[in-house]
Amino acid sequence: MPTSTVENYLKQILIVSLETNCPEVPMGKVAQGLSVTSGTATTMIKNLAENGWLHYYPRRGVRLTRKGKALAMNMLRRHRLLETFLVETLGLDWSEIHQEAEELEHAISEKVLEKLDEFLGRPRQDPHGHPIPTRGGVIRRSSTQSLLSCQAGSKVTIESITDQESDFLKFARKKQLFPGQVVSVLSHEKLADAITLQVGGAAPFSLGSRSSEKILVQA
Amino acid sequence: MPTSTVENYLKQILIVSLETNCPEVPMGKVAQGLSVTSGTATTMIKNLAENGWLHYYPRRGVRLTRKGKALAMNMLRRHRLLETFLVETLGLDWSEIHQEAEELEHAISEKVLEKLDEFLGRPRQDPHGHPIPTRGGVIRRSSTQSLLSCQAGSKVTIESITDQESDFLKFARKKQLFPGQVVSVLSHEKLADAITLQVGGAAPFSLGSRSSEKILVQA
DNA sequence: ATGAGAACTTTGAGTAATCAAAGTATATTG
DNA sequence: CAATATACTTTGATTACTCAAAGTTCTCAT
Repeated sequence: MPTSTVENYLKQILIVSLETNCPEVPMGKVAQGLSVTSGTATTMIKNLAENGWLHYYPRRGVRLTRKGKALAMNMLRRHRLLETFLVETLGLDWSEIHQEAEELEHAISEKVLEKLDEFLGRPRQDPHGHPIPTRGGVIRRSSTQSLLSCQAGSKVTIESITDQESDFLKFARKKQLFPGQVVSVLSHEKLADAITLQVGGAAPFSLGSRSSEKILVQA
Repeated sequence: MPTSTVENYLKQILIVSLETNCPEVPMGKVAQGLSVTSGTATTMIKNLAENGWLHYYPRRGVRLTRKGKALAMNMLRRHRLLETFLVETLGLDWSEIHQEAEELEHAISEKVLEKLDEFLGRPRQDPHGHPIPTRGGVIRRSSTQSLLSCQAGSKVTIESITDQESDFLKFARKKQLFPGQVVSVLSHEKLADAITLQVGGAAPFSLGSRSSEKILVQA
């Protein structure tokens, strides 16, 4: 049985490799994503490599093995199903669910997870719009387009919000930026680093590149 | 923040003190209940005492402080609400839920717990018939009568099953021994250590003292 | 009251995870 | 190419548990 620390390391590596579209993840990203010092990450990674969870290429990075990827996918499944449950069934706010699921995902058994999936009607995505891996570890590919890559005049549908920060999520909801919403890009000033949007009939407002990058969209 | 080990020790002490109706719990019961060696228990208990969770009387036993009892009650609340959820909402079998809840109880936050309680309609007891402590840590007193203390000819209602063993619970359900059921005591042979019962219209059967002790009843 | 056994405590050692700080390799840049 | 900065690794120590085995105290029966 892997410890929850092992589960966290593997999940983090998978998330980065999905985000960057590259299976090899540098040590820095691992340490940063888990909020541990780089030395701690090195020690732990060597350990994970010895146990067959991943390949370790010193001073280059890390790559999940088949076994490691399977466990990491399973963690993502747990996390996202739990987030869905917390919002859909218990009515928690989507800005609070990430931390809650982060704890519960290590405690829930495969059996309970399956019952939960069934109870929720086998949802395909979580409240942030992220795809939920199947039991077999298959996951829908996310959009590669963010609001940042949209031209002025275009009209796009929000697919997902790739930030778990409570404050950002609260802001996003207030501005009606959540999965499924249709957004008009009124202007995109590359030099000013600003995008002006309109959602529904609400007043237009602007986002910087840091924020608009976090919102994945489809044409 | 107490670790989940701390939570387990305190919960175990509370359970024993409720079972024995005595606030002072001997070290042996602590070690046994947690499946650790007696040396481990001693070390850990000294640690808990230093942190104000309990009073430690060397070679005599242990007694929860107000603070320790509050946390332990809260753990019992978590455990029993989770068990209720697993049976009522997800449809797990009552013989499997104890272990599941044992893990989840350390991962669920106060906020999620309250939402869960509300979702379940603020249940008063779990699927085994055990009372669920309130948020304030108040708990209904359990029956002091078990099937073992019943005389031949009496007719009693099952209040709870005080054993979490999967096999025993499966057996109990097959024999229709669960909370709320009415049982007729056909005979009680003290010397033979056997009680013969009838539940509803089913065929009578016998239980030894070990088993009948585990079934708490009301007249 | 004494000696055997039960119940408990102490001691020494191990595991999993962490950090701070010192050390090393690689990349960048003048 | 040398100097520096960045990214990574190593080392030594710490925390929170755990066990096995040796040591201590208490109880109770003869």
